[in-house]
Amino acid sequence: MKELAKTYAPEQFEDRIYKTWMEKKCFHAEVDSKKTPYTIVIPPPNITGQLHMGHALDETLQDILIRWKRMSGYSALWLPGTDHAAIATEAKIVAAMREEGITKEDLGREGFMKRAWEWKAKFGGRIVEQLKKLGSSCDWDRERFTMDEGCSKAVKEVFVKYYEKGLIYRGERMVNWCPKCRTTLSDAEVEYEDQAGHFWHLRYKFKDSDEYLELATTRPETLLGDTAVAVNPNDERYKDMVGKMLILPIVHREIPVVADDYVEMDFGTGVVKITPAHDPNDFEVGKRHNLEVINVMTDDAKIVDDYPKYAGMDRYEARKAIVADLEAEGALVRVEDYSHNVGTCYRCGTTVEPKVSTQWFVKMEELAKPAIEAVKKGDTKFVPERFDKTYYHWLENIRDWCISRQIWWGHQIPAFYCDACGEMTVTKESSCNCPKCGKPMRQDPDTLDTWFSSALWPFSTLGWTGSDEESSEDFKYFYPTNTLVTGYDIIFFWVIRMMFSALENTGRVPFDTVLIHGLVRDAQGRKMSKSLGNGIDPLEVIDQYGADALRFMLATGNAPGNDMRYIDDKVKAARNFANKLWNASRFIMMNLADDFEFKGLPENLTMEDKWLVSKFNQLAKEVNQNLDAFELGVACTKLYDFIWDVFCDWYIELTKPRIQAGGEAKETAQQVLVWAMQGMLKLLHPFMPFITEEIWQTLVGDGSMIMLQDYPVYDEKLNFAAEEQDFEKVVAAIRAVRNTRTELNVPPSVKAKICIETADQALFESAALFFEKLASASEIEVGDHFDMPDAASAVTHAARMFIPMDQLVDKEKELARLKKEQEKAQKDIDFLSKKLSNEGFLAKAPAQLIDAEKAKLAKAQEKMDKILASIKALG
RNA sequence: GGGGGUUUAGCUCAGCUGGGAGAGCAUCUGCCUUACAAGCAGAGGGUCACAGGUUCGAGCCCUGUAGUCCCCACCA
Repeated sequence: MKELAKTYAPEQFEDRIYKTWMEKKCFHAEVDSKKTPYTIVIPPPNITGQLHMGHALDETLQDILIRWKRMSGYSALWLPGTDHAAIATEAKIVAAMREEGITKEDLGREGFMKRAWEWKAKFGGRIVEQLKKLGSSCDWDRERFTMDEGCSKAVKEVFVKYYEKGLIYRGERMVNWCPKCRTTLSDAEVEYEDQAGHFWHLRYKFKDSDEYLELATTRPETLLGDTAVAVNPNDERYKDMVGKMLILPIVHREIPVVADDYVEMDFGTGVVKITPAHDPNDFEVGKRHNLEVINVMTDDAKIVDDYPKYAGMDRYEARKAIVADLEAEGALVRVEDYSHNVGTCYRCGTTVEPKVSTQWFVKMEELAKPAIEAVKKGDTKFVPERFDKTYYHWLENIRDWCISRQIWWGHQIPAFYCDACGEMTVTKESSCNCPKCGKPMRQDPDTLDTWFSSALWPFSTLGWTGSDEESSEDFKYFYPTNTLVTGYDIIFFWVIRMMFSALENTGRVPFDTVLIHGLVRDAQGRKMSKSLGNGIDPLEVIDQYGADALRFMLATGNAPGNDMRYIDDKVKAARNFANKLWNASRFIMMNLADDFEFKGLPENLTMEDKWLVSKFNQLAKEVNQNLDAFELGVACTKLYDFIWDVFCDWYIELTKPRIQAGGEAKETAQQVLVWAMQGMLKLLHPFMPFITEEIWQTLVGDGSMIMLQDYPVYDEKLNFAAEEQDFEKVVAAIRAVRNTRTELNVPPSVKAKICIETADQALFESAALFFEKLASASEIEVGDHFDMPDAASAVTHAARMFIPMDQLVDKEKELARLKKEQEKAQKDIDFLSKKLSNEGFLAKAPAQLIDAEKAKLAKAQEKMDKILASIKALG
C-alpha cells in the first residue's frame, strides 16, 4: 500500500522536491530544433531586495506559464537573473560604510568597486534563494546579472552604436537632481506628490521709480538666482514695464522685466520671477531671453558661497532666513497656504532639485516611433489590452532620457576625454589614447542609469553580441522571447525601454506578449510599504501555509492588470484546497493493493466513470484555453471546482460502493480513480507544483516526475456527452432527495425507502446503490407509477421520488413546499415560453440556442407535470 | 488639465468575443457518513452605482452622471 503522511504538511516536502528538481536538471532548457521554443526572461529583482508579495505574484504567474509550456512540449526557458540596482545598491553600501566611518572618497573608485562586488557576492544571492522557495522553475544554469561580462559588453556595444548614430549626445540641460543620492535622475525616476506649502507674495521694486511689481513664489530661496521677471506680452497691465529694470530684493541685483508667452495672465498677479538655474520652465524662458543662469545651490542643496549670509544653509533653512529678511526689507506682502506638486526621488523620497548640468542623453524621438508602431501592428500585445494606452501616451510625449549618473556602482560611461586638447572619444575599449594628440585619455567618471542595462535584458542575457549572425545559438533559438510578465508600475521604467532597445538593436520586438499584473495590497487595500509596516513577508506565509497555497491564492480570483488584496483567509482557503487534494489521493492510495498496476483508462467504464471522464476531458480543454488566453485566475477556479466538487464530493463517493464490493468492479473503479487523479495532478501542476509532484511520485512510484509529464489536452475519444447527460439525471435526483429530507428535518441516520417514478427506469435501477449511499435510502423501487399520498416527495424533470416516513408527513408543510417548487417551475416555464414565442428571438437568435431553450422548456414542463401530480396526490 | 481603472451577495472578488447572476469567507439548519471538521449535506442573501440608448435579448456594447482609486502633465 502506498502511503502519504496523514495531514498535508508542505514544510515536509517542498524543499526536498525542489532539490530533486535541481539535481535532475528539470529546469534546464536546451536548444532543440525538434521543439518550439518558449521563453520568458525574469524581471530581474534588485540584488538589494528581499522577496516581497509583488515578486511572489510576478514569479508565480511566470512559473505557471513556463511549467505549462514545458509540459506541453515546448523547449521552455525561464531565464533568471538579478539587477545591480545602481542607486539603491550604492546607497546601501555607502550606508554600511558610514557605520564603519568610511566614505566613498576614502576608498577611491577602485576600492569602492571592490567592496561593492564583495557586497554583491555576499547579499546578491539572497533574493535568488528566496525565489526558489516559491518553486520557480528557472534555468539556473543560465542565471545572469546586469553587470556580468556579457551584459556589460552589450551595454558598451549599444552605447557606442547609439553614439555613432547620433542617438546619444552629451549636453547641458536642465535635469532632475537628487541632493541626497547626489546624482541625476531620469524623468521616470521622479515621483510627483502633492505637498502642503506656501505662496509667498513678494514685491520687486523698479530701479527708476518707487513702484513695485507683485509676484508670488513657492520657493523664495531661489530668488538668489533670479535673473528676470516675466509677464505675458499681451498683458495690458504690464505692457509698459517690459524692458524696465527691477531691483532684486535682498541681493539688490538689477534684473529686467521680460515678456514671454509662458506666463499665464490670469494666474496670480500675472508676474513670474525667473530663476533659470532652478526651474525647468524658467530655464526655457532664460534661453529664449538670453538670461544669465545663476546657480545658487551645491550638489547637496546648500546655498553656495557667493551669498555669504546664507552660504552653507540647506535649502529649507535658507528659505526661512530669506523669508525673514524679505519681511525685514518690506518685500514680503503676504503668505498664503498653497498645495503644490513636488518632485521626489523614487529611491529616497528627497525633494528633487532641478539643476542645469552637462549630462548624457538618449535622443528619444526616433527610437520611440518604431516602438509605437510595433504595438500598433500587434507585434507585441498587452494583456490586458488597455495598457497599450499608457504605453502610447508615454512614448508619444517622451523627452530625451538622461542616462548619466554620478555614482560609481554601475556601467561606467564608455567616453574618454583628453585633458590636454579637450578631445572626446566614445569607444568599447577600456582605455585609450587621444586620437588627436596621443595623450592618455580619462574615462567619464559617470555611470549609466540602471535601466539602460535592464533595457537590453531580453537579448543581452541570451548571448547577443551586436549582430544576429555572430550571436549565440541560444539567442538564435530563444529570441525573441514570448511572454513578459510584470507589474503596471514599471511599464515606463522597463517595458518601454526594452521595446525600443530591442527594435533598434535586434530589429525585432523583445517579446510578443506583455502580461501585466497589479499590485498586491494589504487587507485594507493600502499599498504595502516599509514606512507603513504593513508588508506581508511571503516567506512567512510559505512557512505557515506552504508555497503552493500562496501561489494558488495569488493566481486565483483576480483578472490581469487589477490590484488584489492579501487576505489571510484566502491563503487558508488555498491551503484547504491543497489539503482536500492530499486527502483525496490518500483515499485512493489506501485502497490500492500492493500489486496494483495502473493500466490506463479501462474499457468497461460505468456510467459514472464516463460522466467523470467526459467532464475531465472538458476541463482539460478549458484550462488549456484559459491559459492560452492568460486567464490564469479562471483556470484556477475551474480546477478548484472540478477537483473539489466533481471529483471529491461526487465521484469518490460514487466509487465507494464498488470499492467495498471488491472484485472487478473495484478494479475498474481504481483504474479510473488513478487515471483521474493523475490527470488532475498534471493539470494542476503548474499552479501547485510541490503537492502535485509529491503525490505523483508517491502514487506513480516509478521514479518519474510530474513536471516532465505531458499536459492533458482535450481528446474526442473521451467525450461521452450522452452518458454524461444521463448521469446528471441521477445526480439531480439525489440532490432533490437530500433537499427534501433536509427540509423535513430528517437526519441522515434515518434511512428510508425511495420509490422512483420515472421513464428512465433502467438508468435509475442501475443507480440504486448511489441512492443508498448518497441519499440515505434503505432501498429503492423504480416504477412507472406510484400512488403514495402519505410520502414526502422530491421532484426533478426526470423523476418523481417518494420517501415514505415512519410518521406521517405534515401535509400542510409538504404542500407549502411543493407550492414553492411549483412557483419556481412556473417562473421557468413563463420565462422560457415568453422567449420562445418572441418572433424576434426566433428570427435572429442562433438555431443552437433556440434548440437549447426548447429543451429547457420541455424539461421545465416535465418537472411541472410531476409537481402537479404530487400536489394532486396530497389532496 | 488630460488618461485609465473600479462600482456585482454582509466582506474579498470572478464573470473576455451579449443568451435565465457565481465562488471563497461570513450567516443560518442538520451531520464525527472509517480520505479530509483544513470536513459533509442543505438554506438564506443581489433593481449587477445611477440615467438614457443600441438589440429579439445588456452585468457585459454606446452616451452621460455620481462615488472611489491610480497614472500622466512645466501653471510660478
